[in-house]
Amino acid sequence: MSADPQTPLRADAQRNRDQIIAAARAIFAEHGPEVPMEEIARAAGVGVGTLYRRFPDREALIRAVAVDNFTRVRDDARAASAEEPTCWSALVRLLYQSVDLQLSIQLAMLSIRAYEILREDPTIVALREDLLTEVESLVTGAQQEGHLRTDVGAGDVAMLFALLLRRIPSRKKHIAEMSTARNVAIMIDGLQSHPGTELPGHPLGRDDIH
Amino acid sequence: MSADPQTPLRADAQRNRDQIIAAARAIFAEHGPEVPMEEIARAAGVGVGTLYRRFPDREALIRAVAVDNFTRVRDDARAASAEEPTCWSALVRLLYQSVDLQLSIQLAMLSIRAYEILREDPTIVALREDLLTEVESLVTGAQQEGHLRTDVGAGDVAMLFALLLRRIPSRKKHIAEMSTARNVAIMIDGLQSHPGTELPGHPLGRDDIH
DNA sequence: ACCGAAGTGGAGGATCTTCGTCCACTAGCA
DNA sequence: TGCTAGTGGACGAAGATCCTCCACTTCGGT
Repeated sequence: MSADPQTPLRADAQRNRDQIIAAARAIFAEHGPEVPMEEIARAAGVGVGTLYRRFPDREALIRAVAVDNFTRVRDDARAASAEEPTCWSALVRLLYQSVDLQLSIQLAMLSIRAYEILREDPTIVALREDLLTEVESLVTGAQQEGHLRTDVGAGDVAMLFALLLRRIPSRKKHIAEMSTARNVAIMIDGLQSHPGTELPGHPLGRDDIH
Repeated sequence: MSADPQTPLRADAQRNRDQIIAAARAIFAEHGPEVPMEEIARAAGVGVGTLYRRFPDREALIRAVAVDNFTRVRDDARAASAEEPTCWSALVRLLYQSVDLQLSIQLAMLSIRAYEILREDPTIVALREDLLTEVESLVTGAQQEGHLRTDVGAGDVAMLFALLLRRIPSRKKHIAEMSTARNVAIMIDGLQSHPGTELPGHPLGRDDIH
């Protein structure tokens, strides 16, 4: 993820570092970037000391996670773009691979704190540009294909998914997950020029949402 | 809102109480039910002392706000149901009157803390039931009319709006608001059997979302 | 106009949360 | 085997938030 600055990390240290980023990714995605450092450390299976040794403060951690994640999503977007037959299907595929996407959006748009931190960092700004360009070309392409309604922009798509992908805190995990999948499907129907996405799961009734 | 328990409040006290609830409603809707009490007091133009005199603790305030708000939404739903020609249009109208709705949903579903508090209170449970019944009958009705896709339930509708109506923190207020309106419209198209809602505002591009 | 009770604001002590350091201990690597 | 990078988590500092308390103000009945 980053070139070795001087001495390459010792094997176990590298492993821990990766675990920290992975844990932070998961937790940031679910609870936003302000969760206590100790919680992240616990989730990563390390002590706080280790976390602070690797990332001198929260900002550094957020930056590292952002770089990791933007890169990941940008690559997903490029892969989808290259492999799918149409822009529309690439867009749909990207939106369904939504967990990573969600974190990017959360970091970039939903948290003012994170946004302030990231806007300064040239690496991240560049990644962000790449990503937006990619999405914009998918959106435009899908519109030219006649699949995507023409009265929306890349910003609308981003906003929608930023909101939709937020997890709902729920005791029943599978309900929450199914609900997200259904929401995305409905959303896609709303974006499509002509609807036709079949919904996964079953219609949620009043008993499902407690 | 509540019958006079013993001595009716003095005029100025009643006014302050109303201001507190109004302020709490606005702030809870925007930032969730965990905001500092002092902030609520400031927004209501009173001191913390006054707030605590009226509502012995945060729970009491949340309960009062919830009663106020559930009642409001239930009445909106009934009014829409009675006045609109179809269940579908009643549903759409209700969804556009979304600010109140959002708070109800936020309190009922998005905050575990609030949910725990409210589930105990019989008044609120009853209100909640009324409201769900109302929404369910709109959903079923709209489906029978052929306007609403039949593979969704009232729970789906609730979930969708719970997510969509969250405000995005943004420097540019009007962008955030327009975005919400657009999202709701797209959403409605996704729910509709056949799309056709015109979107407000203009397509959001990359520059709009900073 | 007066007065007692009801109401008010906000300073401040208690409590809880989170931060980030420090150091005795452990485990890779040569 | 020894040297050093790496580790974990207890701990004091810093800050946030809670809620009480009381000197002062305002309302409203007479």
